[in-house]
Amino acid sequence: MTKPIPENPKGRRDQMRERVLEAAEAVISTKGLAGLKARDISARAGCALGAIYTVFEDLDELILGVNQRTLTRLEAALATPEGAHGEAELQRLARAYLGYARDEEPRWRALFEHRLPPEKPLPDWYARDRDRLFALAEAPLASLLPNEEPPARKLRARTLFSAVHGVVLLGLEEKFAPTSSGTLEAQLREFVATMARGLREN
Amino acid sequence: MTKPIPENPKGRRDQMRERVLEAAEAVISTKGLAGLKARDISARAGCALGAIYTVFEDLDELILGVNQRTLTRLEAALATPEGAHGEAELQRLARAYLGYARDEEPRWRALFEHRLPPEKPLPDWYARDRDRLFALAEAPLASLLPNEEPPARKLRARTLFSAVHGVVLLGLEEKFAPTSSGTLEAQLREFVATMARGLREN
DNA sequence: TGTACATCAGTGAACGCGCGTTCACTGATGTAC
DNA sequence: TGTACATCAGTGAACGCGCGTTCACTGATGTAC
Repeated sequence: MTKPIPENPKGRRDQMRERVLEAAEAVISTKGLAGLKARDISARAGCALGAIYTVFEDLDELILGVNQRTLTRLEAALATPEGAHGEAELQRLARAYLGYARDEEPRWRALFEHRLPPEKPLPDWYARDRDRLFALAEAPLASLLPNEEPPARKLRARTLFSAVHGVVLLGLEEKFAPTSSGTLEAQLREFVATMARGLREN
Repeated sequence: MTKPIPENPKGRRDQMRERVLEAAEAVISTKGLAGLKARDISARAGCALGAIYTVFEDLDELILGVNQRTLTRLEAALATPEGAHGEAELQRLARAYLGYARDEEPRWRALFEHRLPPEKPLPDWYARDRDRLFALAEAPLASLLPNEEPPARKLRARTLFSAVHGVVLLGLEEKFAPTSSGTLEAQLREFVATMARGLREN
């Protein structure tokens, strides 16, 4: 017969890299970033400990890879439907952000918990993906404030993102008494509504 | 002559505890929470490694002690002047929060970075101090929304605190290009102004 | 088709270090007589 | 005031473990003839 395995299936090396990446994702999803250990990764990936270092420089680079994928997924989860705009769209974005953070809490936290040692700068490809996330509120803001200049709008989108992030972050911190699950959503809705009102009455 | 050293100067044990606490604070201020090591603390405090464990259960308890003091200082830094109220006071609070976070960044970050192992619950005395911080916006909000019920106001104050925290947190993350120092303050001012407008037009 | 050789992805035992915590001991302080 | 003894805060060497990273090796794959 002919070749039983498709030839050059992305290259052996790329396959290995993929498996390691997926294993690391699984570990982070289960135990959080602080629980990520090289030995767990290799066990999950079904390879030797050393194999990790044939496809990634070190664990930091691997974590950046995982976080990049998280950024992509988060962006997909927040994708704006055709024609959506204005306050309703800001509400949907905020709600979807909370939803993703809840559903994928450890993976989402890893995005903000991971710190590179100061001698390694954040790679450009990573910074670009992250900034795209921060910019998601720009379009809906444009329909609320049509006369605002793009640079000012960029900054405003970033601020709004940060504020929503703060509400979600501290809101999820205590899954116990104070803020019950439903309340957090109400809190967020009320918060975005207030912001939108304040922006319209500008 | 009489006693050269004042008698029972808070008790030897308390003095030791104090020295360890201060040493830990100094280390956190310098190297951040992640850089806090038992050996550094004892070196700074001028005592043996084991002495730490005669006055604190373990490093987690020590960190809680440091964080409690940070909460107290932060609260002092945010103290509301007599008669202050309304939007101006919210502006002052937000500005002061940013100021403290900037001036004492590692110590401030430790407040949110530290996680207890899940089997140890957060002590009540700590939770109380932390909640007092979260509640600082209640009074100024009361003059903006005089008819709101206290429980709803409590929640709103917490949300507003979280939002400001988010703006400061992500704003300080990149001390480099995007958000220059001055811009962050402008961002925050504009943000609080928008919120206040939205609240008034309720 | 078969043989010899080169390459190199992948292996996993071992290295080396950092670090929280313990515990047998010591020496200063206090008490009893 | 002096002596013997008890207490206990404080000591620091040692324990024990976890963990990232390395590197001499192996065996599968590819190439040359």
